[in-house]
Amino acid sequence: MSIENEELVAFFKVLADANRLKIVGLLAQRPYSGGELAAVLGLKASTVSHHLSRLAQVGLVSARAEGYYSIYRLEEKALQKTRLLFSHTNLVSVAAGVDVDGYDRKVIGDFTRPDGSLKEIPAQRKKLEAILRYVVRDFELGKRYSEKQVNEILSRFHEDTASLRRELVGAKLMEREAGGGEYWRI
Amino acid sequence: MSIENEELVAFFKVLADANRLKIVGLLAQRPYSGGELAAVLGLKASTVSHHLSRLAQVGLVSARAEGYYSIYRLEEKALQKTRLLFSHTNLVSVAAGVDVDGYDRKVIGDFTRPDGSLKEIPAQRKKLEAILRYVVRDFELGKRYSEKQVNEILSRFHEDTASLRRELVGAKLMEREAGGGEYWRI
DNA sequence: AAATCAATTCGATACATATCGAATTGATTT
DNA sequence: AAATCAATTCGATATGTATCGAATTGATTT
Repeated sequence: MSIENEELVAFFKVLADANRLKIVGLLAQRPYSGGELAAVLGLKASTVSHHLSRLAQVGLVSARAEGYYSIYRLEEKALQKTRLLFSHTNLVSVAAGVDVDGYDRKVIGDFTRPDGSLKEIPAQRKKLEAILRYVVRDFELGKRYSEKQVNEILSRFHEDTASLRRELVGAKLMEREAGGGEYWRI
Repeated sequence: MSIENEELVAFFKVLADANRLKIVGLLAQRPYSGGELAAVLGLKASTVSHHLSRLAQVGLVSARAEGYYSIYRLEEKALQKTRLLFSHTNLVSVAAGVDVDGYDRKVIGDFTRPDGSLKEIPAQRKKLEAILRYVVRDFELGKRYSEKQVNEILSRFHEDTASLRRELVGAKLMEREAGGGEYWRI
């Protein structure tokens, strides 16, 4: 579905050259032989051959043999594919292979000891939130905890359980019953 | 009007990198700080800064200062410009600055002596046509010539005036009066 | 004022590639 | 069969740039 990431990079790499763009522009008007393109662009035949080869690799141009000439033409099919290149869904899919939890993992690595406990509670908002997401994983979803139970679990991470508890609620990762006693994970 | 050639090359150059594409994909979902992007992509901050700078150069992303963070976001305006990137008229305009007569000039250089006369008459069709376009320029548009006058002009280029005359008519660069005598340039 | 933090800049390095000339290939013409 | 021609391939060179670490900048916090 849509266009593979590597394929997309290759596509842009091919277009990211002034002379190849000119070739595309010329072929948009009529087919050309390699020699004609070389003369028109002021390049050597070997250079043009290289460019045409790269354009062909991504399917932008195709060649037809005619005598000892090669006549190149633009591939309309490849151009149609470009219509949706910059649509939102396609852009999002570009980031699909990315490890989106990398930031949390880095922060967790910085602030935890080998046994998983916290060296300290981060003062910075973003880092604190990453740590809170880390801590909250020890609470089961759908289960209710008394304040005492909450503190016991939090004490595995840091002695300042009151702060952790308050921040977890503030960050909307846990919720507290209106009346008083019980907590649960959101 | 439309998009300048150099600007277009710069645009593709910027997109022609896997990590920059990923950044675009991530920013398509929400704004990120440089540090977050570095962590998510597994790159150093300096590298990400470099990429963001290049993306900003072509207007694809913009930065907003927040504390000592820089929050980057995708520029929707730049994305809209891409809608017509691959339209026929835009592609043709890419070749606008190109010297389309380069081929003729090359052939003419190959087949003429310093005084402008022909070393020989090309046997190959394409080259012959280029030479004929060169020769026919010595005839005025709208003026009628007798066969004798035609031969006199052609003799400046080559002794085989009969061949040149016949080819000029065959290539539809000149026309001959049905009855017989006179020629004119088309 | 000093320490901290993210971002940026700078210099160095490693890798990719545009371009050319020379040699080769495949086809056509003589 | 030999000569000619366009195209392609190959090797070398020069340029561009992605990446990193170190140093610097600008802002915030202590």
